[in-house]
Amino acid sequence: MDDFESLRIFVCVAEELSVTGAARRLGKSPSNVTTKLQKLEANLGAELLVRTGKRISLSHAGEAFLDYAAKLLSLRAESMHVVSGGRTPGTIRIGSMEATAASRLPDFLASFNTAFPAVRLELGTGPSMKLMDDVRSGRLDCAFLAIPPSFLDSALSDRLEVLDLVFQDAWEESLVLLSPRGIADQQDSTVRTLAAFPPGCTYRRIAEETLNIPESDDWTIQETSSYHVMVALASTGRCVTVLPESVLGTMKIPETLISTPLRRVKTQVTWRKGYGTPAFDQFLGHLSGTDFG
Amino acid sequence: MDDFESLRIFVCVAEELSVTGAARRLGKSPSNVTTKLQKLEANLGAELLVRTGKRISLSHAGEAFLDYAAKLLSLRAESMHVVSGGRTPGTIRIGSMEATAASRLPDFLASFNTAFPAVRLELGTGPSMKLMDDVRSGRLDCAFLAIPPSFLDSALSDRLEVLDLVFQDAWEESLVLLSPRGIADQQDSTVRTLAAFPPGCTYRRIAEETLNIPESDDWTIQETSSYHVMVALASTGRCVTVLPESVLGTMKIPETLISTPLRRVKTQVTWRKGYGTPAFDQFLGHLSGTDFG
DNA sequence: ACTTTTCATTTCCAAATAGAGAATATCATG
DNA sequence: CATGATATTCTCTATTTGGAAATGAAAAGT
Repeated sequence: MDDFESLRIFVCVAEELSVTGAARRLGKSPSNVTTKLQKLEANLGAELLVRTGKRISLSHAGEAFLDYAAKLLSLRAESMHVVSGGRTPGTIRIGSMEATAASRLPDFLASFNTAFPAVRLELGTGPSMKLMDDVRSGRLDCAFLAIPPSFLDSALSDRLEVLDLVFQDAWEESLVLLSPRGIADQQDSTVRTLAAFPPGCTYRRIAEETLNIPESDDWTIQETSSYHVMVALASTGRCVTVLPESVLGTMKIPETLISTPLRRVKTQVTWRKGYGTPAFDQFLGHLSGTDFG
Repeated sequence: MDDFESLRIFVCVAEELSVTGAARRLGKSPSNVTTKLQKLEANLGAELLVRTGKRISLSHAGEAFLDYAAKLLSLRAESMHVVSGGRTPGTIRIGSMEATAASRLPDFLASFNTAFPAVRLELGTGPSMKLMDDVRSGRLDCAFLAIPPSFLDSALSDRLEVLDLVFQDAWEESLVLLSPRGIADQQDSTVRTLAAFPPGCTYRRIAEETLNIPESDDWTIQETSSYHVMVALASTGRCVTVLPESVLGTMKIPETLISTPLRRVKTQVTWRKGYGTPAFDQFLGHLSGTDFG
């Protein structure tokens, strides 16, 4: 492998799965892209791409190398950003729970962006546990997540120190139970289905604990992929669901549904101990200076 | 920053603190080195080196960038090694306790090296806790260390799972107390000085626990930097010391010293979960196939 | 079945870049 | 003050890069 340009080209081709597409996106001629790819493969002594006719796809080695290439590129960008003291544009890769991305982040990120237009923001969502993992491994720079209260009681509060992660309280969410009208008393409800995100979601976990779902086996869980689906399912009257009040505020809720407060849960930001690029410091500063009511 | 060649040059210059020296080591002309450095600095928009007269030293930014450069280079080497399926030469960065490096590793590494001459080995020593940290952060690929038994009893056995590290038993060391002759009973010894490595060393910790040093404050600890010094100090009759029997076997011990068994301690190898380059797989295989009696 | 379009690759040429050597400037040292 | 060591600048050549057009080959359209 020779230079970073080749890596950028390869990553681009791998994303587009097209030489011409990548060439267009990079403002280069296709011939250039082809040649660079060939040289890269020659230097690595391995086929990165499988050419079947005129379509291309990633080989096994290509998949593996794509990981490395992405890591190398982001590490280089970070190094340039840090060394230049922030003059070079920085990127912040943010992870967040679905709920946070839906309710709190849009405004906040917009405000941060106007304050620091030079900083590029990348946002992805996932369950809290995966977020923590992604921050630890460096795939994310920071994440907004919630630690299940049951974890905090247990020995995990101890464990968190050992993760090399720093946690900082951001704000509190008020978790509410959304149920079809006429079922005020949750425990006695005849509805025994919970619509929730896949396992790993902290709010789902809290919902399960509060409703004693693990112990009683007459509950079924309907897994969904978005809050809109969750509300839609609840609207049918066949299930209840749990979500933060702030998310509720961003949606139109049918009259047939009523919400009852469940409990409050802290949202925290986490990042690797010692991680501090100029861009990220600005981000944290902006976060502290923002009031989330 | 442009290509990896510039990084290699910069790292080399930073190590030699000399342009001509680096040029010689890299088989390049000094002019080439100078030009590359200047271009690198121009691209980064920061001074990496401080030129005071004809001597050069690293600037603050240079120090920071050196870290990144080293990381980028080793990541590139790893990617090439992995992608080529092991045909490209691989490197294994091994960390180990002082004791292991002195007794078990020389033979083992030699035997591994003859079996797999293509794999480059790097070895550094440090206290167990630092080793764990270095493996986690990727500065090391694996480490030979000992977990204090008191940790295993406590909640830490739990914690270890969460570190994303894999642990594997390698062998057991027999820890012995080395004391001046005539002080068979350790507890009643008039000698109240322990020669040991700085804090962080597991064997020191075990020694402290066994001798009840934390509780009784009439002990003093003499910190040393090598087993030879430890034995030399004990030879004077003024202190006792604790070390593995296997280390003892590599040294000439004066007649005035006697050793009494203390306890057995497991040595473990650890590496990041999911880390597996061809070279490292061979290393682990060779380790499993070796008998350490 | 034949043409057209789309795409990757190859060829060719001009421009940029890298790299060695000689010359220069600058600082230590005897 | 001269000498030797060292970084840098300059200059010239070999190599590499990268785009335009040509080629070939596979889908898509008729």
